[in-house]
Amino acid sequence: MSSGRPVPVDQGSPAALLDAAEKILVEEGYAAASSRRVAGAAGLNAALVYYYFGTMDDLFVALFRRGSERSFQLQQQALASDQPLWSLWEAIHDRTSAALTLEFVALANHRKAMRSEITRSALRFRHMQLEAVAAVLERQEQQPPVSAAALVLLMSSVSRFLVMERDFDVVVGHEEAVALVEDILVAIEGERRSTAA
Amino acid sequence: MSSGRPVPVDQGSPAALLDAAEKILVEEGYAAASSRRVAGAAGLNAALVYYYFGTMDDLFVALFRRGSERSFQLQQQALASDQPLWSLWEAIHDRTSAALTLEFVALANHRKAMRSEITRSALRFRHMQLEAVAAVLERQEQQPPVSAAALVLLMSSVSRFLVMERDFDVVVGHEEAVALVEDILVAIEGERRSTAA
DNA sequence: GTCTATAGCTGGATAGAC
DNA sequence: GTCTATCCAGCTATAGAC
Repeated sequence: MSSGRPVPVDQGSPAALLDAAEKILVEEGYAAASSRRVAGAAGLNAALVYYYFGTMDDLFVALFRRGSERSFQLQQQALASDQPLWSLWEAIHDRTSAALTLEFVALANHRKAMRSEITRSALRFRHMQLEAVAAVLERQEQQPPVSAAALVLLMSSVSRFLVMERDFDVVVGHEEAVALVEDILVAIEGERRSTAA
Repeated sequence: MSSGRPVPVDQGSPAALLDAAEKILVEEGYAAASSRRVAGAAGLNAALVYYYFGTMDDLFVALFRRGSERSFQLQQQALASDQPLWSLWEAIHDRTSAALTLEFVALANHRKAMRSEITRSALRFRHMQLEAVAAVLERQEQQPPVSAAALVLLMSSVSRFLVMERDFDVVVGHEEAVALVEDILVAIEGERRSTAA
């Protein structure tokens, strides 16, 4: 159920700063992710933030890119499994990733450099998902109940929304919504086989 | 298509401060909504924020409550129309409201007073929606294709997700996702009749 | 009810020693 | 590559004049 995000390996100060920033972003929001707090959490001096990244904006962009790249790899693996839809459905439930994305979206509201980054990344993910899901549907014998685009958006929307609400302890109707999506997955891909990695 | 949010009427300084805060929150994010910026935008002195609201946190909570109450009234009206599902579907597309909610969710990450406010409000909306949609489905002659809970979550999830993505100019697959939802609405409630209010 | 003035803090960012 | 020291801007919040 929990994230497949790997434990951060020590790769020097820049990586340590990114790790610390990510943790603070998820746990306390971007307003808490100041250069002093981030550096302190990494056991380093605040000036190093500017030495390595130039500005705080640049650090946020670098962090977004790193996380985006990681998630992209994970999705690629998921879509290459023997049950691409079920694996995708599982992958997009990652709560850390969802929380991070939310912070970046909020950041983009007044850090304009983030906007284009998010757009580019979202399109990249969308196209990868569309391609893979379309391939699955084409392999179907009977007519699939939904288009690839509708299914991808349905899965993404419901997943994001439920993860966000769950964070606020709001879960009314979630079971039924999950069942709605998973009934479609079963109809296309059959029952989910064990994915306890 | 655009919001039904009424033009702010002058109701004295507290309302003017809330109006200004709301505008800044939507357009620039909560990091820009400082007491000076808010008061300045309202043509007032920053000290008045503290005179009327006590702290900035209290101002944000007051703003959330005001917006939540407004939206609640609008949804009640929507659900009382002759096509409750279509009206609800239209009401939840409000972009200003979606943007505001996003900021409040981000704020809740380090302003703990916001968390319980959001939870309470979300549950209130959910229960109102569930009750109304269940009533619609019970009136159906043939077996409805989805449960009330699944339908409510489906509409909310897709709407929120599409509005958010659209803000980043990401619209790939949106038409198909909208069609998926609206096909269900048609099956239950028939074609949408004019709602050009 | 509205303003000025100000205390006290925290932030981004840079210069320069080591 | 890492640190200390520092500048300056902006923030929350309060005291007190009007």
